[in-house]
Amino acid sequence: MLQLNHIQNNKEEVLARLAIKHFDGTKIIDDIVAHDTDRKKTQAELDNTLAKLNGVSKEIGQLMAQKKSEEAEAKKKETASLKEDAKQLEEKKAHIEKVLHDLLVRVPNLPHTSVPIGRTPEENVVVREGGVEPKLTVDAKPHWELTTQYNLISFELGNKITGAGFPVYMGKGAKLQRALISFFLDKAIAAGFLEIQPPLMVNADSGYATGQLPDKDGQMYFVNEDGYYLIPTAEVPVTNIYRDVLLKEEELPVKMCAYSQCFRREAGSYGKDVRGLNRLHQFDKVEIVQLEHPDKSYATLDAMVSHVESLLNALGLKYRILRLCGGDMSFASALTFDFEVYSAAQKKWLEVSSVSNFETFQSNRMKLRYKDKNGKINLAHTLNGSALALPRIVAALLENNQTSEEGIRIPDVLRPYTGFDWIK
RNA sequence: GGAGAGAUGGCUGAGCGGUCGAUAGCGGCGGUCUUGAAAACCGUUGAACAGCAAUGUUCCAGGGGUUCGAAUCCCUUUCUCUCCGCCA
Repeated sequence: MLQLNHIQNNKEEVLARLAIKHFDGTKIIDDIVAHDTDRKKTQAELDNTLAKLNGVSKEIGQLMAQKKSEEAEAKKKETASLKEDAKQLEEKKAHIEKVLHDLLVRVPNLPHTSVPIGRTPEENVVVREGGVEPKLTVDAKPHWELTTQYNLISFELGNKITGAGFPVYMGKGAKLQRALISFFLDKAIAAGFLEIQPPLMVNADSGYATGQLPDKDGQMYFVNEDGYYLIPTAEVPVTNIYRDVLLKEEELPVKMCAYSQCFRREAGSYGKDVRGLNRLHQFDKVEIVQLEHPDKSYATLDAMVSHVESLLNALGLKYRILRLCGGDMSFASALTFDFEVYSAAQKKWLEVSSVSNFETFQSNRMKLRYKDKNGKINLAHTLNGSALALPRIVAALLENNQTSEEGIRIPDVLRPYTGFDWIK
């Protein structure tokens, strides 16, 4: 959520920046400014009315203490119209605030100045590439054939038990999942992140705080009975640990990591893009989250990118890092780097991580603040990134490490976790 | 699930219809003293909104009500604790 003062003072700049995200804010920003002005005016009127009311009440109290009950009774009559005024102003203010909030919550975050102009994923800018493309034999198979051949994952069983996009992992397939989760968590912990095991369902307040609501309402699974949402990412519960928290400056940065299952409805997708592990409704992910001082958040973003990069290097995957263009960025992000790994058998890039700085967009929604050395209270910056999402990593590992004779090779760094070197 | 008790500032804990945004202790910050530190002593110390400021308004778990006036009374929701029951 953008800060009202910033919108009021920098209207033209806000509109220009929103345009980079291909969001036409002309009408909504005007609306917001008008409502905010109205809000202030109404608040002032209400304050004045209440001040008068408080004054009279105090006088009555003093008169009572002096046993001048007749005068006190006379004063009581004065309050009637003031109370009526206050009530109406109260209602007016509540209404304006609700409208204002509903407007504000629909405006995306402003993109950072370094965000490339562009509308589609093709216009994202490649920052750098790493790793080596494997040389596969001509009979190399896509992962959805390998998972069947080696009995690692059953998409059919998941379909039977639940529906499409809910695979069943078995044997070495299941063990590989656990190995990757442990490996990613251990790396994050070694990098100073505190491990968190969060709830997998959150309430609406949490959804609003990190920006999934109202923007992504309908993309999340919703539990009617209790009004809970299944989390689309651990970012939501983990960041919300600090909702309504006032930190001391020296407590920053706060570094947390979490493994969780993630649930996404992703309605409307189809075709070979969603084949096999390419897109699922339930998947595993290790997420890293940081709360940071505004002066340091972009350096921290770089450090998080480096962390993710080190994971891909350790796994020996060919990857590239993209700076997302305005049109491809998420609602809440100010700057996002995506990581893609190259799937040699599918001959395509698969997104495996998204690392973002949200600046004050989330912290403003969730009142996450810190008190600086001078006692001034400021909003903290929030950042997060996948480190990493499992399914496409598994897809790339299976495809890129397959051999015709010996089976599928497990990367060295995972072997202590899997307990086996090959899938045969 | 049954019975009872409770929720107050960073923490502990008073206040139970009027001048209470709230006594006190601890903690924090500043100072005196000290070569330095501790102790002692003095001062200071919640948040939001509007305003250049003075100041005003709001907040004593959340929501609603009674009253001229609510931290204090009533209703309600949530949560916590104690005892009993059940349970991976």
